[in-house]
Amino acid sequence: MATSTETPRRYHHGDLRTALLRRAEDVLAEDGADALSLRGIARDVGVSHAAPRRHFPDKQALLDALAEEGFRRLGRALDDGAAGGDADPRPFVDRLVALAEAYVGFAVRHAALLELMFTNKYRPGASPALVDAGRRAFEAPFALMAAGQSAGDVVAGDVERVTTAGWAGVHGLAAMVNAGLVDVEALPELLPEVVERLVLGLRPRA
Amino acid sequence: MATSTETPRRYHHGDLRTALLRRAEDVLAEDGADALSLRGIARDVGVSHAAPRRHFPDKQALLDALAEEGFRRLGRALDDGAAGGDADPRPFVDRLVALAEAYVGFAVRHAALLELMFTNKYRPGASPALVDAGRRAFEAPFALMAAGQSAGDVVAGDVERVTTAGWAGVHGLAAMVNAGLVDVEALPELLPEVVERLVLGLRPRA
DNA sequence: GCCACGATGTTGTCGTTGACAACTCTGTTG
DNA sequence: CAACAGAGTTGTCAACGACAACATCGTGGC
Repeated sequence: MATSTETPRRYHHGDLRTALLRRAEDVLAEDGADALSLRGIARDVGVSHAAPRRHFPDKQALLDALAEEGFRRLGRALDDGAAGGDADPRPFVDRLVALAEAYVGFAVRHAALLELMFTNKYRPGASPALVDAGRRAFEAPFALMAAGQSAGDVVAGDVERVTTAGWAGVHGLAAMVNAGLVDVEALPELLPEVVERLVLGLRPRA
Repeated sequence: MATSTETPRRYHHGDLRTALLRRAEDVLAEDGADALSLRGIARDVGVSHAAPRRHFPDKQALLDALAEEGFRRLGRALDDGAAGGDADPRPFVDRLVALAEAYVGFAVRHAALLELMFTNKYRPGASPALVDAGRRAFEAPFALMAAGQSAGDVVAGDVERVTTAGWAGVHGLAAMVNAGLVDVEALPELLPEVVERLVLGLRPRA
């Protein structure tokens, strides 16, 4: 498995760092974080057990790199879900549903990765790059909520607090799915309901 | 650390299983799940490295036992938060706030344990006892939501679905706190807001 | 042209861990 | 009081992460 394109084994791999990350991500997705060993992915990639050390000083560094890449991809997924940004013509609810779908979809497709992302981002001593990637990933939800406030769809107040209060439902749904508390099959029905009730709750008092 | 009450070392420990669980829980709370090793807790408890095997066939069995005990305690915490059950005289919102506080409080006090609980409960092949403990733990939220429906505070419909949609916000808030996305300091202000908006969202259409 | 040096991989080793086997201690039961 | 079963012990193995010392490659300065 994951035998790299069988170039006849040059001494220098060419792009070992990337190959390691790719294989690590596969292992993560297939067998979970506990099954991820540096020696294992080194074997899979066809390289000696100490080779990864040149690219990742320790295992944590590789996990951080995985998490950082994950946040960048999550950010792109959310940006795509947000589509046109403030110019998006759809009504607020639909835009939030799209964003929530993007988020929960990512969570379902990359369950183990998402867990790793969150357990490593705010670990004391996380690299600035990782923390920054995590911050950027969530720009779309904040922007959408701010737009919702401007348009009068969302109660006024500190954007950070309102977004957090609102996003908790989406994050919670994703977490519950990944924990097995919610069946993936139920999502198409449940997600719009969660978002709808969320929007009702966020509406300014009439 | 955790030198058991210095009985002069009998050959038979007396209640090794309990001692191991206690020490394991301390390690979990202090240093996280990754720092938890069977040999380590055996050392701490003053017993040989293979002794735990008599009580837990493998590491997973100990983790399962920890999770199961955690669910029982979470269940008690939620039951306490729900107080009088259907006879509780407080208005629906206040009862839900109390329940949410109990949940988030547990999550904050036992962050690592809660994570372990969720990552182990629905793992394929989890013991029936563990799954059952997990199910029982959440009886109070379901009961409260059902009561809310009877009283007309909550929109009608499948209790399971409505509860899930509603509880997602609470679970998400807890998850965000444990992930570091939300500062614990902000909770006293944020939690009632989340619950309030949740209740607004769950109200039957007027 | 070439060679010296730095980047990249390799082999070898250490301490720790989880799992397992074989042995020993102990107190209860018949 | 002897046998037995439950509870703990020592010993061992393979895998892992970390580290050190060594090997190989390719590129830039001369």
